Amino acid sequence: MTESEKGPTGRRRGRGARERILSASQQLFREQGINRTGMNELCAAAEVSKRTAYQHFTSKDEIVAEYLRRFDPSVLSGVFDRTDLTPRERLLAAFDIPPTTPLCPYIAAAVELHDPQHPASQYAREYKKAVAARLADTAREAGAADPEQLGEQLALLIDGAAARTRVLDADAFPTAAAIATVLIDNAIPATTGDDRRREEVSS
Amino acid sequence: MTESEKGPTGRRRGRGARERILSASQQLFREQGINRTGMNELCAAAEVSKRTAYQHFTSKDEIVAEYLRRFDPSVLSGVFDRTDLTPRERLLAAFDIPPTTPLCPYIAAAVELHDPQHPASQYAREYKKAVAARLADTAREAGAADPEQLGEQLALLIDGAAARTRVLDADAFPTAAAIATVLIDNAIPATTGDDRRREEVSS
DNA sequence: TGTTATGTACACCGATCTGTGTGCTTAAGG
DNA sequence: CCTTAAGCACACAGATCGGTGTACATAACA
Repeated sequence: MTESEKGPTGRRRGRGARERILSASQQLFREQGINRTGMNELCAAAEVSKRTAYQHFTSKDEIVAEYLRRFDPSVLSGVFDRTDLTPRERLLAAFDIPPTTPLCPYIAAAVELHDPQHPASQYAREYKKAVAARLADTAREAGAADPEQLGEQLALLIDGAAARTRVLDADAFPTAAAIATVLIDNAIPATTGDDRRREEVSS
Repeated sequence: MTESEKGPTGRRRGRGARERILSASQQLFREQGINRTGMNELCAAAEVSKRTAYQHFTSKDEIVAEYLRRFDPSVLSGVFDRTDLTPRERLLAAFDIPPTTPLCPYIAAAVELHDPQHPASQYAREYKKAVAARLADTAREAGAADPEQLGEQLALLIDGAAARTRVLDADAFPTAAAIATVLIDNAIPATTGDDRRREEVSS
């Protein structure tokens, strides 16, 4: 017990204030939205005094940007590293994220902040491009005719499923997965180097 | 000149206050977002006193709901009535809305209001369902094997294009249209009753 | 023991927001 | 002319927001 517990009365010393703030923001910003979560509420949830919060971050905007950067896209990033799946299966696995979040936080941030110049909006843009790029890489690996195009198409399907899930309050990812299957089958001619079913070319 | 001009000094009498408020909301809510547009600003743009505004609407939420209801989806609704196009062409024409709005206002409202019970959120849900239904009708008309599914898929593509356009700040509708083409070609077997190319079944 | 970070508790500032209260002005209709 | 409806200008209430100032408490280190 070097430190890391907390003083008998005040001043908690576990994981530092930064971590608790960002951790609380993960929950509150996603549950209630960014604009509807005030700093008082955020600090209370993080069990951190507001004064301390503003010694770690210069503004709420900075917290928002860092919140997006720290958002763990474990589902997506994990998909691309699964060596137990064929490239084709990896592309499809990106749609197996049923009960995750009310809405992709990158889209939500872009809409809520409403300023393309906001650091968080810029990061959202970068992230979305990165996802499309990784999808394109995997598509190339799977032998797609036009990997860039397929990557962009699959990325659009993911965003469409996220947006539609939010508006309709019903899971739209199965529909997106169905479209993805069609696109992948169409873009990867059975002749090309996908790992299985290389001989049974048609039907 | 019965009325409809305006008094020499005060009190404008053209189209009534309601119309001007809703008209201004169309511009401001879409350009700046709902939450970032205050009632003072809205009333100033509508050239209506705030007092008058609150005699026509009980709250801003009511204005928001009515704004969504009055939003003219001329592009989409117009598409379905174009008898000069084949059903198949009508399905594709739904993606020819390049330089319209920064983001589908229905998605934006659902995200900004962040309350599925809000009247505007409920209407957004209804509208999105209605669009999918009309797409399904058209798909059925075009002879699709599973019209409901194709309608839902195309609706997802539209939402995906809208969301992605907003986040990336680049038009994603061409990509969506490309996917739509594939889906439609896949769902409507050339043997079925599409109006042209009925004989040249393959190649 | 004393110093220095680090944190807390809490009041507070200024801005902005939705919504009202009040008194005045104008147009329409008899 | 007088009444009634509609609107305007403007101040203001009450709440919330992001962010600060201040005084005090604790832990680590010298």
